[in-house]
Amino acid sequence: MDSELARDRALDAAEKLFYGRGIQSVGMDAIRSTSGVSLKRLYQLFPAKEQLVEAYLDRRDVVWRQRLAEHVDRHTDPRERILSVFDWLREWFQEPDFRGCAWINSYGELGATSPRVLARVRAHKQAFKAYLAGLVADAGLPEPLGGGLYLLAEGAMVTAGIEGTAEPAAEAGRAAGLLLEAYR
Amino acid sequence: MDSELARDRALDAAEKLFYGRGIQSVGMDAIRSTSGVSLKRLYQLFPAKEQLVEAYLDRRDVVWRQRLAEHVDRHTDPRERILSVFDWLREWFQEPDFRGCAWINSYGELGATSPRVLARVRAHKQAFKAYLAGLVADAGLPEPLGGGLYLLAEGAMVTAGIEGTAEPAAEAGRAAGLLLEAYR
DNA sequence: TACCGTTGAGAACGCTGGTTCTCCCCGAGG
DNA sequence: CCTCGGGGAGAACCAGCGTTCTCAACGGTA
Repeated sequence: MDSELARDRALDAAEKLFYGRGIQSVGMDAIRSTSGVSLKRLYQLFPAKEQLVEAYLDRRDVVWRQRLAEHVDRHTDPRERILSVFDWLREWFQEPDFRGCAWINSYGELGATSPRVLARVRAHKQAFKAYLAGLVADAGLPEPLGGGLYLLAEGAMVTAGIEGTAEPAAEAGRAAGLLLEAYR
Repeated sequence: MDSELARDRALDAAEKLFYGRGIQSVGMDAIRSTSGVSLKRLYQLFPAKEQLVEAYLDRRDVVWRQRLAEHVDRHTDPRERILSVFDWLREWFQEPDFRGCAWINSYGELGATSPRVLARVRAHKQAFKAYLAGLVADAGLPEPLGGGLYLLAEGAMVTAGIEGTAEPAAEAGRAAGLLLEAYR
């Protein structure tokens, strides 16, 4: 198995386990047995657990934002593009192993103790907020709308995780529609 | 020191440390040295760490909702009562050791591994949502508004924690005002 | 075939932390 | 004054886990 593949397998396992059970409650041994990558290899690829955590967050950030953008790009009408964000959230929330937002969860676990994780959480949320702001600007709508949409989306992620239902996406979408009207 | 006082001291320490640093990264020894309550006493009062965690969440839940209600009760106009929730959030976010919502953070840390913690998180959020629903009903406004306000508040809590600013409260308040108009 | 670097399996190490135990002090009651 | 039960300080115990090490197998090369 070459290094590239081993790295992918390790990150796949890290994502599944860290996201599903939390970071601190997953040991490197669990990463090994799930990934099939030996401890020695793991420590060659990631000199410490924290670096595996960072790589997990980094890769998930890229994939997550790409999936969102792909969904939004299926729409051309600027207003629809904005609302499609909430459709995509619903799809995400409905995935069988959905357990809330990985970054919000990581913040809860490590925000106070790991500056590097905190920085990644902030960067991810910043990027998401900027993306929404872009959609709002493309629609020729006033800037403050972006902030409201962002808060609705964050609230929906948190609530869907805690309650274990996808319903908050629809609720947030309805509220977002009203905000759109209000700002028009 | 009688049992009542020892219990209060222990819970004070637990709240300060669990909230400030996360639950898993605080050991019982830190609770002991911060509270001044001996380990033996601690284990008499709370047979295991998890029960201290639960007691911490329970007490904080009561205090948190009471403080919110007291602030809201300074207003009589039903519409102002709703919006005052977001004022209170701003006050809370501005407290020097604010570090996000204790329940959202606990969910991120233990939601996947501790059913008892998860139940408390759900109960707390349920209660907050019901409180907002009550304010909405008192104002004679339609029920779905409550859900939107709730999501805005949750988004504000998360974002204020991650970004370390109180600004999200004002943003959520503005959006809430627009929702109120929209639903009127 | 002999050599050598790499790898995997898993033991070993060291530390942390939850929980329990030991030992000593002290104050109440006889 | 003696006894005794409760409490405090902190050592001890034990399990988990991040990290490193040992050792044997293996594949490529002359």
